[in-house]
Amino acid sequence: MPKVGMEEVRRRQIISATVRTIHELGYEKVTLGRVARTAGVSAGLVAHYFRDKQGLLAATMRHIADELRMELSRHLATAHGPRERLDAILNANFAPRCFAPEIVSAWLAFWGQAHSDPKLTRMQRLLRRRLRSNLAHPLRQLVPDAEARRIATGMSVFVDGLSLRHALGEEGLDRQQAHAFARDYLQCQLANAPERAEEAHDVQAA
Amino acid sequence: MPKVGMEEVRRRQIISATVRTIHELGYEKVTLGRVARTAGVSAGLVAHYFRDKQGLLAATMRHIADELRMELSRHLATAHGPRERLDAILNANFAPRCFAPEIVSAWLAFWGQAHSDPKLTRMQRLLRRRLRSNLAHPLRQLVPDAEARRIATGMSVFVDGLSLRHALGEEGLDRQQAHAFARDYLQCQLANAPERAEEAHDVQAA
Amino acid sequence: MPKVGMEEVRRRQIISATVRTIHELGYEKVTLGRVARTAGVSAGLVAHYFRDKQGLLAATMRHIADELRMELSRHLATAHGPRERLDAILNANFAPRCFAPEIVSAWLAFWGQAHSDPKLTRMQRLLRRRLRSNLAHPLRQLVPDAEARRIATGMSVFVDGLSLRHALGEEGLDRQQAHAFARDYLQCQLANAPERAEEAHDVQAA
Amino acid sequence: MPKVGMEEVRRRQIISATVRTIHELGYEKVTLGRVARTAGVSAGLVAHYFRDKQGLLAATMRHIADELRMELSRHLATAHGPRERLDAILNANFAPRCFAPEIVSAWLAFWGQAHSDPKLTRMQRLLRRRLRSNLAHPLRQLVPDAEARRIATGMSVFVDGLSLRHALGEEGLDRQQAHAFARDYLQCQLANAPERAEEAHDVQAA
DNA sequence: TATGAATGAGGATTCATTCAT
DNA sequence: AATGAATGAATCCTCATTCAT
Repeated sequence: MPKVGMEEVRRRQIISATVRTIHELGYEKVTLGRVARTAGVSAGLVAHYFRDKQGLLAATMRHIADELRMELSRHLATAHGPRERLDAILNANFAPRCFAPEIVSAWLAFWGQAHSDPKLTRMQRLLRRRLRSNLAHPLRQLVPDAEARRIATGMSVFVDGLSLRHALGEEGLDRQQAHAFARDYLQCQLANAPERAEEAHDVQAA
Repeated sequence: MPKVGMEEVRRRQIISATVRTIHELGYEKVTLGRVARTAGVSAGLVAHYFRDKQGLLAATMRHIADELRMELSRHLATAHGPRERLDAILNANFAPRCFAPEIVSAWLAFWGQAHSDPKLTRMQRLLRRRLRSNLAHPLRQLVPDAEARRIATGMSVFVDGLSLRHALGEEGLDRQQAHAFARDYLQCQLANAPERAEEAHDVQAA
Repeated sequence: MPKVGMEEVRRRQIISATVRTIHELGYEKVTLGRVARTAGVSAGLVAHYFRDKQGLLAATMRHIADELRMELSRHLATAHGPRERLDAILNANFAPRCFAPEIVSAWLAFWGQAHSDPKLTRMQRLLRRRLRSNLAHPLRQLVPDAEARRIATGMSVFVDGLSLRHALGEEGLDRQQAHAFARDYLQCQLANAPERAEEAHDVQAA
Repeated sequence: MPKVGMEEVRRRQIISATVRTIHELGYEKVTLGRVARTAGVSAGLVAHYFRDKQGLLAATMRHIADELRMELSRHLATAHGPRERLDAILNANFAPRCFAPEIVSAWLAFWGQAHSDPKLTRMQRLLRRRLRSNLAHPLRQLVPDAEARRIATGMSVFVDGLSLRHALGEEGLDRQQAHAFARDYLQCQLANAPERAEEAHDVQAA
């Protein structure tokens, strides 16, 4: 069976098995052996490709983070104007591939591990920053800067809250409902925020 | 030197050590031995009082849930009218004793374990329901039922999101700022919600 | 079975088993499991008392070093004059308890590990220094300082060489023969060395 | 690109890497993987050429034994008379190529393994015998047979002791100093030994 | 000739748990 | 009430080894 170029295939296989294992048994029950069995390979192979349990988990987190980033690019590609961009960001975060039960379970698990693992901490901080700044940018075209920052933070917190509840299997919070809640938050905040200051007016007036 | 009535003291001691251990090392690193050392007792004693690792963790979760409930009673005791009740609920959830870093770390940890442990699942579902119903009740006096339910859910999701971020040590989200975000959410939602329908008013007026 | 105060007993038991295991199977085959089985305890207990494989090995080396030191004290206690002291040192190093096959096997094993383990390196350097200085002291009363140092070094090297060969099971080098070789080395070196310079004689004569 | 005649090149490469690895990490840390990486080839290749870890180690030991033998031939080629032959033997044993730190480290490592591996035991016994007999032969021309045997054994033990200490990195025992110690041993023993029978009689008769 | 994929066994280590005192 | 001794299971990880290409 040893074919050349299996590495990428195996990595995918094993990472996918890891996500499934986290979802089904919970983070603490994730062992190299179980992941290997789920992936249909030997335990040694997992260590061979990821060196470490930590390495495996880090790679897994990186993978789902990458998926999110790619989804985001895809959605942003066709978005024009601030409102469309904001919607695109939400669409990406609540896309089936990113908001799937398995995936949010994994997020939850990784959140719980952030304290112990500095590498995880760093990755997560980065992701949060990126989401916030992605949101803040179009928001600044609609409302004053301070408001934009505040709303961006609130949005990203709310999105995580929705993920958390989804991961916990809350009834009445399936993907679409969660998405609606997020949209509503944005809508509500924009409705209550003061409009953007003068120059914007001038431009529009011109 | 077998002293009588040590049981309660010991339990408190050990639970407190558990919370600290979760906060400092993360859930997966919690072992009976470490908890025991932190509490200054022998490992055997922990088993003696809590039978089990699961038992210890369950008791710990029950403990912080109880603290929250007591805090809530205290705050609700002096609240009059729907707005005051809503504020009281938020005040309880963001009280220093309930929103402390150690405590939110523990919540996060328990969320992560909910999948594996049905007992935890049940306790958490109960807590969420209680918070939502606590919120829904006064809300119903201010806005139509459907809106009240929606806002209650959104609020409780948002509160969890804020806890999560606080546990992750997000800068710019200390206790007071988190509290402010939650208040703002409520404010914003109420401002945008339709008022409670007329007939109701009429009925009350009558 | 859990009696209080077993610690010392167990440590001895396990260390003795370690020495035997090294002798019978060689250093590389020493595993906690094998040592435990030989000692008649569980593998976990070994870890419990010595924390580590390294810890076990270090403790073992310390043990046999201590034995040597005690043997030396015993022999030196009744020795008067430089020649008697020199003989006492050799008698200690070739005493049945210190030059037993098991023990020299262990020495050989530890020599081989010195490179990898700084702690071992340090202990061994200390032991060598002590032997050399123990020898140099009485030698200085018999021959000039430079000679004394040289002979002390040569002796200690030769003793190690004899241990090495004994450990390798060389025929014609049992304990007594090895001892005789060492005595001969000393004798031969002293016979060929210049006597201690005159003034000393004068002083003593005076 | 299967080139012909690579075999010898590869074997040398790999054996050299093995010696270096033993020296740097210690015998127990020698793994096929590490040796392969040091040699700049794949792990599989090592197995291919040496079949086995044991095989690799045996080949390595054979290699350094061969080097010593060749060095010895070279030095003996130009030696005339017993004293010159004795010096030549020492010169060979302390030649830079044979007494290098890497090499003596390897000797030490192999000594430690002799117990476990009968093949190693046999090879080492052979080497010791050869050295002793090489020494005994010229010695017999200088001193009575019993003395010759004794001195030959003592010399070979002393040489090993010096190697051991050199491998342990003893300060004040570099190659030249070790060599001097060995020469001194020989000198000292010869000075104290009775002369060889026949002529000795004549001398005494005179 | 040479590689890289893959396995499986073995060993260190950690822990929950039990039990006698 | 409390301890400390002791076990055994579980898990991570490392490696020698084999095999297809």
